[in-house]
Amino acid sequence: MPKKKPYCECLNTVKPVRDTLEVINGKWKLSIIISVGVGNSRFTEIQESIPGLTPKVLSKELKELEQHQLIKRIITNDYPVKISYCLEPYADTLTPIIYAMKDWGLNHKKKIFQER
Amino acid sequence: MPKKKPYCECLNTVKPVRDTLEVINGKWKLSIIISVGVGNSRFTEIQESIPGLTPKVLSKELKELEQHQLIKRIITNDYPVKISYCLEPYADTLTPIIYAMKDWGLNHKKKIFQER
DNA sequence: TATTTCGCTTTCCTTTAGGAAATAGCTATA
DNA sequence: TATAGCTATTTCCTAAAGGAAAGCGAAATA
Repeated sequence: MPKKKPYCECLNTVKPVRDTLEVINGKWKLSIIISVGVGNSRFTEIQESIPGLTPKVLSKELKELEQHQLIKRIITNDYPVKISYCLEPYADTLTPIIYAMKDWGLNHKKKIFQER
Repeated sequence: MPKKKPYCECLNTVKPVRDTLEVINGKWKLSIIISVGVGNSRFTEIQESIPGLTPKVLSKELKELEQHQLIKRIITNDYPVKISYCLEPYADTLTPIIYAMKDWGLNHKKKIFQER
């Protein structure tokens, strides 16, 4: 008879969740995707739409989101050159996560409020 | 005619998403909830079920999850005293987020694999 | 011509997350 | 009695995230 109960396997769920977290981790990535998704396409627009977001952080996050093929950087070669950002189709696959998190956050606020 | 197009409002989504992130942020919290959810209830079991998780971090995260009423710490006063952890009912509300992230992670792996 | 705006980049700094290792108090087992 | 296991805690450290502020080149505006 074995002394120790072996732990329950959970890696089949833990691993993919962690893979996801590696892409959308941090304080800002989802917010940026949401902002671009609702129509903000210029650097300054995105920055202004998200309180507290500094240009340095926005610049860095946009690059990472580009690398993950979630956001596209578009340079129009007309005169004058303009830079804009839009969502890649792949970003749409994040919609269920974003909605689940939005719903949870709204419900959580309500819960916190009731407890006071 | 105004020169500047005003940015699009996105705070109605951005804010609750950020509220959610404040609760489940970091590398480990969701993994710990998953692990406890599948039946790991002892400190060491949880730790062993999640590769790379150190006792210090587990200890800290468990406290935070307790404060957010997602995990319950149970002390059995029998002899010998045992400590175990289980999910609070409130943790079940995270299920949609966890499944959405699991699905996304699995799909993302597939996508990355195809591209190589 | 001077000033402002845009889309960043750079520098500097602080805070936080997280890892490694040792340890402690208790119980269990040999 | 000695050793091992459980549930952490503590200390020390590094790396990464993130914030504040300045600046820069090109273009637009006054």
